[in-house]
Amino acid sequence: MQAIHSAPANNATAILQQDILSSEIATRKFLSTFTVKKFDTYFHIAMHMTAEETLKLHVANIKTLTEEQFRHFFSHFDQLSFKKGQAIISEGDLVSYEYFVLDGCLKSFYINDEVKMFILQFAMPGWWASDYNALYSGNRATINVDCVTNAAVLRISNTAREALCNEIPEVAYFFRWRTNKGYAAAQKKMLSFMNKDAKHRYEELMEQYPALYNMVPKHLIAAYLGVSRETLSRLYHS
Amino acid sequence: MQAIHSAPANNATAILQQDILSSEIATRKFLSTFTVKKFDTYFHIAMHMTAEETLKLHVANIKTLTEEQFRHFFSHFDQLSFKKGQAIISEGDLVSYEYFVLDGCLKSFYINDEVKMFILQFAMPGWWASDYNALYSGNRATINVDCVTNAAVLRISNTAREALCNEIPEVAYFFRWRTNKGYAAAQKKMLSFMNKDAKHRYEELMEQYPALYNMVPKHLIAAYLGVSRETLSRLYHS
DNA sequence: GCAATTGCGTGACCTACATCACATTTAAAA
DNA sequence: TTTTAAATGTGATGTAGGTCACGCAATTGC
Repeated sequence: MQAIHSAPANNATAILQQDILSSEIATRKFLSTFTVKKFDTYFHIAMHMTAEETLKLHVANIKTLTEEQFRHFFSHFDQLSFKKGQAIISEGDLVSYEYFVLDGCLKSFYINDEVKMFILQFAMPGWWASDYNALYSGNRATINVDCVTNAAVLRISNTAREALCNEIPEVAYFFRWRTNKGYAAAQKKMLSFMNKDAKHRYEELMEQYPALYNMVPKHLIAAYLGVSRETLSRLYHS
Repeated sequence: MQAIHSAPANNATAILQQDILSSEIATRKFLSTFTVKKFDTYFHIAMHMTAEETLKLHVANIKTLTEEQFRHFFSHFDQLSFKKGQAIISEGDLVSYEYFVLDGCLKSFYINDEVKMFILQFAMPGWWASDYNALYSGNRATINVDCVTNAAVLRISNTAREALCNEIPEVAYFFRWRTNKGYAAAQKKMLSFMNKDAKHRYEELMEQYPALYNMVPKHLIAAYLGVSRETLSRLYHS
């Protein structure tokens, strides 16, 4: 029986590897379980927090909101579930929402003319995903977002977010901070790309997200690293 | 006599190629002139707008501020001039400011262990530059910003910006928008990197910033494109 | 003006990674 | 369970672009 790598400890919404009593399930407003099949063994992975608790914890890491402010903030989100492989944003769409991942894994990616896929980002629990260019400018989407695994997300519309930012400066700060983090991450990935060879990028990724190794097919990891699947295969078999 | 490529027409702060009467100079609160030496000929490049006018135009493209709001906003900026080659942010610094380019060209870059330089961004008039990760998180700078040419900039401190964002939702919107644009640009550069070979990236850059060809040494362009200067040289001699 | 530095071009050679081709293993569908 | 499709491993071979080495041109400093 092979262990699944656990999520990094610093992840506020770390996925817990244990079964849950059904009575406990019943007490939760939100609870998503999905199963990972691995060598004929099923692992039940469950979140022990409601969506509200998860988002609250996430926001609290960045900015303190009053109980009232948070409740108002939270009331602008919808909760959705998606199946593995389901598309959330497709090239050419008008984009009105951004998505906060509660559970599972999304990917944002681009498909070029030769139908080759490039993954910009995996979105794990506690991360946000959208086509931010399309969302902000009103242009049609140029990148896609879909589900690598079954996923539970919260979504908020662009207009709701803008309204909230105008009402509550703390919320405005939160989103400014969040976008800034995204920018910094994009820059870091850029440097890693210019600077390091595929092997180093692979090791970097596995260090940051050991869970990915078992969670997503290798050809997706290759598409994230910007190498062919063959090269990736050779990388970790040597 | 060789012409200098002019800045793209959609650039709100396009550099004008003409001399200015000294009487006209005297009437301006801000006027920077610098000279580009090229085949023994000097071109005088001057901006016909004050710093205030330049920033106002820039902001107006994104969000309308009242006259009063803008004056308050502008009062939080300092104007500075730098010489070609001067450092603005160095690795290890604590970063408290971000910079709006009025005139000239900055670069933000990273130096790796083998003392190889990677340019993340050229900042032309109308663009912003800083180490945003360091600025926002309070960490020490990991990237550098310096002057490719003599430059005139406006700078605003992190605390002043935060205060303004809390006071004026329109200003908060402006900065949210701006960071978002930066993020989208970083993502676009990333895709261009994963997707296209050096030749295409070079052509893309020259299309977007024809002025760069004469403005900055080729090895800097190479460092931006992520290729060796030898490869870049071979690219446009074939 | 001359010296010193920095920038640029070009050949020879090397390497990381892509591509194609095919076998095999694993998971999904029926 | 059987069938089909998707994911993975591995060899052979091609190529974009790196590195080293050198010479010349253009700027900068004194």
